Amino acid sequence: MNYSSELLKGTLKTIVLKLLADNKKMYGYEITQRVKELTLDKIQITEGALYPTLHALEADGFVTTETEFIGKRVRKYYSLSPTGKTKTKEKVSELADFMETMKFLLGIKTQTS
Amino acid sequence: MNYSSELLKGTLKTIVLKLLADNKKMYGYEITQRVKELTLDKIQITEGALYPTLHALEADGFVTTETEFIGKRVRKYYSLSPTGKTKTKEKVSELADFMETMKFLLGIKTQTS
DNA sequence: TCATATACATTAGTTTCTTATGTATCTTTG
DNA sequence: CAAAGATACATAAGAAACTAATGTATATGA
Repeated sequence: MNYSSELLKGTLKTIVLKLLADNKKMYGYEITQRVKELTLDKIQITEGALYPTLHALEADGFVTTETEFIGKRVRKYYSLSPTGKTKTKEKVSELADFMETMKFLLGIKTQTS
Repeated sequence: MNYSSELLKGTLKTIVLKLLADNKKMYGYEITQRVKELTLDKIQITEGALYPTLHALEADGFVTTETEFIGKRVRKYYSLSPTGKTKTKEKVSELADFMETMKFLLGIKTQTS
């Protein structure tokens, strides 16, 4: 099972920022694999969605990049900037709040984890 | 405060279906007001989003309509069809599952490098 | 009476995806 | 050792699902 695609819309940026907050630096492909693992294949980030998002985060100054070579193959690492860290907290708490509102609206019982 | 607009994307259909499941029949404008009330203005459904959604639900056979006149002004009530009721349960539980996954994903804490 | 609320609807434009394609390197396996 | 699959970047065309604006019309309260 994986979710109908429209649900993911709007959450991708938040997911990426949060992963970077937890891991200091990650590269694009790693992010797709990490999300796949962590969600047991329920959420699969496509490259066509991820790379433009990473570029946008960089353009907005929320992440910085450094390039590394693994043999002859390039790998581009992304790290949060100070404003990126602030932005992450904002986005995560906004999403948390939104989910609480949705749970209330839909009468959903929260799982006790 | 209200949420950045991209968060709502993909949840509107589910919200509408759930309200109809709880209220037997509702009309469009009533739905926008109910959501506004229930969420303390945090979620405001625009008419440009709602009406096309209602029309799509009708075209898919998930809702039926009946028109009523209040004075000279028309009011179009929407009710769930049997398949609409099934669809509602599916959409609500999918969203609930998705939110649990997101909660886990955003609460994770891996070791820092 | 006139601004605001109620109630429907459509359209142009934007954002944010998906799907497809492209390039190149590295690794595993029959 | 060739070929398939995995790793790793990227872009582009098109679709989906909104927002914001606009339109029409009736009802109501200050």
